[in-house]
Amino acid sequence: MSSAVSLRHPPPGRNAPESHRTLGWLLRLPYAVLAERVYGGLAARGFPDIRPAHGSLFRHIRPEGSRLTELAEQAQMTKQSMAYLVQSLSEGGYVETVPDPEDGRARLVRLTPRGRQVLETLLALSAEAEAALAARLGARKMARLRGLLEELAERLEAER
Amino acid sequence: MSSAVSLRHPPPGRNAPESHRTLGWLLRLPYAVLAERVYGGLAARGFPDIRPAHGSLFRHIRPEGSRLTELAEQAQMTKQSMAYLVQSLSEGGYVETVPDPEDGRARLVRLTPRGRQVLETLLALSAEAEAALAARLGARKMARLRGLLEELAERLEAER
DNA sequence: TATTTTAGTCAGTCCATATGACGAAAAGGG
DNA sequence: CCCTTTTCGTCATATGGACTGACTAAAATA
Repeated sequence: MSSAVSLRHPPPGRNAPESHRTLGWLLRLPYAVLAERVYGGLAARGFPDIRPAHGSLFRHIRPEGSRLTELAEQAQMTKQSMAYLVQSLSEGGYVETVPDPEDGRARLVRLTPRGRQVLETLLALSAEAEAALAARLGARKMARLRGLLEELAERLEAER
Repeated sequence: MSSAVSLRHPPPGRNAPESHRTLGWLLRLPYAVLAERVYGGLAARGFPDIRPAHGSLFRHIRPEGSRLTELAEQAQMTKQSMAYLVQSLSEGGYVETVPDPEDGRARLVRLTPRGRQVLETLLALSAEAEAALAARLGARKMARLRGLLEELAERLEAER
């Protein structure tokens, strides 16, 4: 289960020369560690079919349900790609789709109880993994790091 | 070229709730922005066939050349996967493989002049992209962010 | 009412990973 | 020197996760 985590972008390896320590690499390395822990942890807790790609649904879906198109836009992917994710989650019993009463073309994607369980577990594991990193870096520095990343994220989101 | 980071307007639904701003998400967002700039820039400068996956080769290859197995290990992927990357780069004239004089089974993968040009451009674009982010966050904060990420990377590398 | 836009599906493609099985060369122990 | 084991790389194949293009049906609009 160790390497059950496949990323869209290549996982960082070791020994990158100093000159090659781009910011991108510096961001990706801890991300890979987190993803490994979180999705490995999910597998260990009985959700082996939840993969990193599904995160983009869990991150955005609203409690009342979200439309496919809405989810796709928020995750910044095509609706076809999101439909693929929804289908696999649907087959696993994590989401269900119901007709949207407000629009005959649309369907609402909603978390099932099992799906909500995944979401909770996902958040808990993320917090755990973050704490594990904080143990290496020190709580104070981790707090600073998070704060800076949040600030950067806000700026970047504001531009979209 | 994937528009991983599109310029479209925010969708009707709100962004990820506060509670979903995991560290992983905070790391991935700026990474996506960097990757977009860097690989988009490479395409614009005449290297349209260099994709993010190839980064894991460029980051680790030694000037004298590296063996496939070595590259695979450093990039933490299978040798088959690395062979796939090497082949595509080889077809584009970015690397060449020569027999390893020390080992009849092995072949050395080496950058061609064109490959070295890509490496240089890659590093230059990364620096540019980092500077662009620094423009949003402020140079001082970006320096702190980088410093913290470097420290974290060191700790994480030491464990592997 | 007629036209255009929007929500979602179907079909096909490509890329980047993974496994497993394999031949050939090297290394090492008798 | 052989014999066995390990290592280097390849072939074949599968899968996940993204894409584009063409389409239907429903809604919104002119």
